[in-house]
Amino acid sequence: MSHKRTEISILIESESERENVLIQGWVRTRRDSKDFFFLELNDGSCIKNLQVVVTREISEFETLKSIRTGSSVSVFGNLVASKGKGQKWEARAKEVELLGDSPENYPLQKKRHSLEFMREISHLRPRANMFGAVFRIRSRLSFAIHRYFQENGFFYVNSPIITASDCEGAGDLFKVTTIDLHEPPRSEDGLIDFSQDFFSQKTYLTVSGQLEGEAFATSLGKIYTFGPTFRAEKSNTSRHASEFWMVEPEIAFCDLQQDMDCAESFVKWVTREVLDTCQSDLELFYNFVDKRLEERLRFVVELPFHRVSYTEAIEILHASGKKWEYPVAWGANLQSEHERYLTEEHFKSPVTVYDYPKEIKPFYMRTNDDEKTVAAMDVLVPGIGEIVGGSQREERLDVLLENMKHHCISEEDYSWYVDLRRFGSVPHAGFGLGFERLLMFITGMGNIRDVIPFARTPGRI
RNA sequence: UGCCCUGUAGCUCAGUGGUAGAGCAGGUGACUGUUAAUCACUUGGUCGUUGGUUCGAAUCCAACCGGGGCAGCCA
Repeated sequence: MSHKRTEISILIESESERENVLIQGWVRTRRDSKDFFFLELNDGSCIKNLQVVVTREISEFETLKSIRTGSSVSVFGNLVASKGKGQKWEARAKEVELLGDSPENYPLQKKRHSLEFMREISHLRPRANMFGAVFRIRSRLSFAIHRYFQENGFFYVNSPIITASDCEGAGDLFKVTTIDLHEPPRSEDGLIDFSQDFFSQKTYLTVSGQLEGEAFATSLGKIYTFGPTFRAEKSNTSRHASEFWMVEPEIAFCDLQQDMDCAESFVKWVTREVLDTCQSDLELFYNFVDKRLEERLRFVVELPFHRVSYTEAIEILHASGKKWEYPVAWGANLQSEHERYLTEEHFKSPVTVYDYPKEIKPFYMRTNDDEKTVAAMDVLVPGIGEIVGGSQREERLDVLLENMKHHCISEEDYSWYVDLRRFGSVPHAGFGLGFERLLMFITGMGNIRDVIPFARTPGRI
């Protein structure tokens, strides 16, 4: 067969009947009659299946009995108006070839499976409707992120994945080494001698591209990074993964207000883009995952996010009359239960909380005039909690050095970062957005492991 | 890391002290258009592992292993 296959996404949308088309895909289900059978074919190009009618007239009819759910097939035939109800088009097969058989123990049956079971077959689950939809949307969302930034004057920077910074203030790191773990070189004091390691020092997988992003924002103006990020915390929750993707824009000549504006317009724009381009995939989530998802996405796109200062948020939590597992007190971190109350019950919308206490935030955040708070902000969304964390960065050399001393961060190790304040320092700001958390929010999927192709979590790879 | 739940057929699950069951999938047959097709018949199990209690354990106990939920840490 020298024909090129036509994707089902194209055939489904066809304006007219078509002769001699080649359709290749995987069988979702088969329905038998005496002299013919129906195949429901999916090729991954869209969530919809194409119904194929195979009649006894075609050669090989008897041998095609072994076509089952999961089999891969090649069908050559005509696209015609369907005689049955439920679909506009169907393919009438002239030739059918079984490419790959699928024995009876094919794990993906034509029924609902638990998400837990699907995680155990992560190599096959993209063939299931829900996961096909998740990963097509994931692709569109990635593209939307690039479009948003590219069309708004940002440059894409590839920050390094291997780094030497061991305390960027964002959790535990995975070590990168070529040292023989059974017989490591040791220095005189008996400790492992990392000067003999590959990079002549300790190195790690990145937990954030922010610091490198700042170097490029203070030269190219507006940049974003979008890449894999690694955290070695043993977090066992539905919204943490050891390897995930993070979007980190960094903007020169920018204060916290503009930073919050950017985060909000970004979340709104990419959400609208997915709404506009992934309608049929989204319908699966509206129907089977979260009945109120569509309403919530429209709401996010159309209405402004609420903005409250940390201090106001504490007052709201005090005034709620709720009993908290963790006490609400100015100066303490907002706990999950507090964030959920703000976004899910009090405001019932995304909320941007800003101006956090200085003591609970990292060294690089800009100290406000009150000396007690920093210009930090978090965007909280219903169902997930924190989706964006950002800040205006401390651009004043003396204040930054003082903060570093306070946080016990060696000036020597970060001399290049401090240089950005020594030479032509400018106010700048940025944020980090968890890509998978945004994808969870948009699809309504409740577990981060179900929106990552092959999820890595503590104790499981 | 802490607390809690869970493990029975390829999948979803019932069986809570007397020796293993259903639906779907698979197989065989029926049906001229089905839509998770339907109908009839049918194959299929070291009940997570190891040890213990008992005349007898899927069921009770212990340890271990796997899975999940919530919390902390964060994106």
